[in-house]
Amino acid sequence: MTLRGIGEEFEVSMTPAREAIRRLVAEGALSMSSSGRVSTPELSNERIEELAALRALIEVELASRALPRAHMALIERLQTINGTIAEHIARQDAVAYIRTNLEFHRTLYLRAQAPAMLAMAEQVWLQLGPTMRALYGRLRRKDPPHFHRLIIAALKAGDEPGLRLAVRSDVTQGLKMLTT
Amino acid sequence: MTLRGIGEEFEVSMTPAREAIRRLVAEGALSMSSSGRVSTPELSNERIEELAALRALIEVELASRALPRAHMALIERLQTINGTIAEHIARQDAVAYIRTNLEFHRTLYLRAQAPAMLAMAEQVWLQLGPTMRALYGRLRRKDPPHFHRLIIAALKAGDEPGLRLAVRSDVTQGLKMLTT
DNA sequence: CGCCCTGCTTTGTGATCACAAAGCACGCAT
DNA sequence: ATGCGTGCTTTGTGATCACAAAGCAGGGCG
Repeated sequence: MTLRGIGEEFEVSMTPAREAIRRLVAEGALSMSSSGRVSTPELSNERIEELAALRALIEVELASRALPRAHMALIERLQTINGTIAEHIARQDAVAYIRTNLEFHRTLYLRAQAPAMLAMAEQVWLQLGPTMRALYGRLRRKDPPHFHRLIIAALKAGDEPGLRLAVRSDVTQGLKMLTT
Repeated sequence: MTLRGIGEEFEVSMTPAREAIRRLVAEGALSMSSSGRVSTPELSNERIEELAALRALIEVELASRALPRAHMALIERLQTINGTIAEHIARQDAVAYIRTNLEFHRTLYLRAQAPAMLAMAEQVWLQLGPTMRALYGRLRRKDPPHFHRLIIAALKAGDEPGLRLAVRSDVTQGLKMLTT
């Protein structure tokens, strides 16, 4: 991947392409060698475990903060998104599945009214992007997301410990599939 | 703050100045209006509370991971840094105090062998920079950091719950001073 | 006296160019 | 045949310029 090539691909000059690349590097989505060459960061197991642990820490907190503000309209929206996820699974569309899955989480976390925390979670998602793609593109699952239903059930019941457990399980399930 | 002014200040052209600014924006240290004007992000109490909560979540985890790997040489280095912090407090040098305080934390967390997590914590520090500066520059404290000694004691004893509590207390103490 | 319109100035963005360094391949010597 | 040196090519970085838009101040009108 060269700057001139990226610029030509999007029909812009080198300058915007450079800025975009450097922004992705600053956000941790790409890594940059000392000579300025960019590359996708190594998907080592240690790094994936770290990022999954970060997801668990931050997103459990976000869900917990969203719980008192969750009303019926939010739960219905989450159920709608969940249905869309099931469709994407049926069609084996991995990238659409990942996108909608993150939309499910973001919709819930928006209720937490914690923009800085949400931005942090999204940055972790960005860094996990290549991993998710490799992971969900590989394994052909057929079952709709189980933990999402647990999350919705805990939201309905106002069960905070259950919600925390459900979010943590949903976030770390991909990791378990990877290591086994 | 204008790009041309920054470039002139550091004797470079607009291009490197722009890249530096946009990197800081991407890292959350500066905010950018729709027209491209940059400004230091608002120091609202909600945002500070969020960032302090993030510090507590991430740094407690980092300390916990560092605990099994902490040996005597690390504890001695932490004590040395703690002494330097006390000197900076005696001299009322707020910015040196902040820098050395973060060095204390970074030295401990380096032992966790979790670079992605450490980078996340450092990014939160960066976003809290203006807040820390305003906070510690204002209040004239004379006592050396109490919770740092608790951290060192818990490290020596191998007491994980005590370490988690000490780190959480140290991280959130500034917030308590702010709200009271 | 206050408000709005208009013109200028300032500022960020994108493009292009010059340059240094890193990568790479070909060829030569052992 | 293989390792190493040398030359060319490619690539990222920084500087400069052109341009559009936002900010701002001054003057005119109600």
